[in-house]
Amino acid sequence: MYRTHTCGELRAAHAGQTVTLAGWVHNVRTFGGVIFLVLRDRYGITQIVSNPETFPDAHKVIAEAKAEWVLQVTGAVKMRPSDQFNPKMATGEIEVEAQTVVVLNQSKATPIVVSRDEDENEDIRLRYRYLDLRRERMTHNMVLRHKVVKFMRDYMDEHGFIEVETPILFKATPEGARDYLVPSRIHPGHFYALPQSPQQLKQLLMVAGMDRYFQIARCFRDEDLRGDRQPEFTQLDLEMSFVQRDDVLALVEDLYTKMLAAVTPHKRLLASPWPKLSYREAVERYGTDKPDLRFGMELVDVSAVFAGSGFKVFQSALETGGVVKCIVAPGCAGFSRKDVDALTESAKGLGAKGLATLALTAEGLKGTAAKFVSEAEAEAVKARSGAREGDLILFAADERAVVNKVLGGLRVILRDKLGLAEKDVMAFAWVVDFPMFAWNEEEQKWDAEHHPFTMPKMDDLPKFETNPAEILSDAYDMVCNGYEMASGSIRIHRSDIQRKVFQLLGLSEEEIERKFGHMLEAFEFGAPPHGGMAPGIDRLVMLLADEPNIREVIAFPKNQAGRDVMADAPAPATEKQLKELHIAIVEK
RNA sequence: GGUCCCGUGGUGUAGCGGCCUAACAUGCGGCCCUGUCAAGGCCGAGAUCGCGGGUUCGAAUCCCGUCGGGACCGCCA
Repeated sequence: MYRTHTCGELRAAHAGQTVTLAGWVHNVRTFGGVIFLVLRDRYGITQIVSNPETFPDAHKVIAEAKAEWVLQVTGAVKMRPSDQFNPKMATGEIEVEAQTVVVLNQSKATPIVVSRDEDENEDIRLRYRYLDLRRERMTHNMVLRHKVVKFMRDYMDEHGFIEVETPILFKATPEGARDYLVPSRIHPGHFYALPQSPQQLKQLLMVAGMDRYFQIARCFRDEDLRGDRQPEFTQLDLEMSFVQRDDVLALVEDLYTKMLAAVTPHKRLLASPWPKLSYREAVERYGTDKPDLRFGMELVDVSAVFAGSGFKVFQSALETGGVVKCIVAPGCAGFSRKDVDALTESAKGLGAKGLATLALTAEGLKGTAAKFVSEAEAEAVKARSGAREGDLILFAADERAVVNKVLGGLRVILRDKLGLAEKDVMAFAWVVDFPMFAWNEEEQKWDAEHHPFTMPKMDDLPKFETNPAEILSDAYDMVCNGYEMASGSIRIHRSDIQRKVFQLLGLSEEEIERKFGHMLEAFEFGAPPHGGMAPGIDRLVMLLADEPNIREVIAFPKNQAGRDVMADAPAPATEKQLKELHIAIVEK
């Protein structure tokens, strides 16, 4: 071993001991004579002190050392003078007097300064990610992530789950996200697909009688990236046999509740037990199926108030079967023209034709809708919405779905603008009773809202023939602070129902056999009732670490264009590789 | 596929038509300094302003294109 202790563990109690540390030079402060050098490793930082008179050989080496050199330092742990304790350092009561110093490696001047958390362009951080990761913030994130995963593994083990690995090279799934394909050398023109999730495999493990399965599973989806979306990400994938919806929810709720207390005790749950909303309720009250419940500002339906309105915008929306809804921005009656214009632009970006506002000022009604709204209508809106003087009411009038989306989006924008959400509150909640199918206007066909293996509500089975849009499913999402954190369902375990779903999705008999024959066949060999869930780990750690995007909690993430800027991937393949894979590149 | 924002020494910013022979901070190099801890002081090196084209007497600054980065919409069962 190169060391007896880490740079984070020496305390007053170690005073008098001779120790050896190894780590990186965090910074150096020279005083002509005495030199202070701070040594860093994953565990922390420790001050090394060197004096030319006491240990001249060590001093010579220390005097040469630059930032990020790797040193091995042996010396005595000494108490600092009591008026020189550094309360900002965990090791701030002691220092190590360098007696022997070995340079294990030197370092060029680094493109980013490791000892400081400066907010560089992310590009440069990613290019030198191994330096970025040396920083305390990133080290902390990696450790936190490890603790989260460790807690999950332990919890699952204690509750009878076994971790089973499933293939990364598997088969393309026709629905859902775009697949990453891997060409087969042995089978020309044939491709494996990387799993979007181990969905089929974990269900087959249930058929196999594994009863309780989990996996810290990497998932791959070839779609455009976002701050909370990477092409590869990690899920706690889990599946259970002989359970109903609430059994799964209860287990995961318990896991997360205990994990939060163990890993990030400074975070508070908004409510326990977690609120449970139906999909419909979530969308109508918050305008989204992943509501941020840390604050109110719920959507209020005021269609009835404006049934006879002279305001053309409202009138025409209502006449064509639409709705008028509003949200109340507290204390925002004084918003400037510029503020309101910005909100209007946002609303248009979300699909609105415009935005009607009503400011409740001491001088009466103001805002774009003021001259079209009667006193009685304003009073009725106030009564329904709880708006008071000083508030700004934002109206959207359109098709129901558009209105919900627009106001839901504005609700989040106002949250950030007004600072309405506390960062240490974790507003976990369940969204349940999702529709089974959604009509795909573009392709004129039904899509599975969750995935095609989701169990429809048994009571809704007759609607397959009459009204598929009304079929609800036993699918559920875990949401937190405006993010979708997990998604799951009770699965179909009967091949007849599975077949019905595939048929409704427009798959031909031939396609069903070719793409899902193995699943249907498995269900004919005694598949148990089962269900599960797949909580996302990246987003969870992002929230727990107070980070603005998931790249900050992934060691080596891709940038927005899906590139690894450190290794420069993806990269062209060689002629030889392409030939072996039977692939020809076609220039556009 | 679309919308918006950004691109100036190693890093982060300022400059936004002539005062720029490009400023400041930090980092880097040298010197001084024996108790600092974002140490301090002095000196120094370091950018033809992402790239290409255009407008202009004159472009870091305006316009067009392009490349790179970010946020968002579409997409993400």
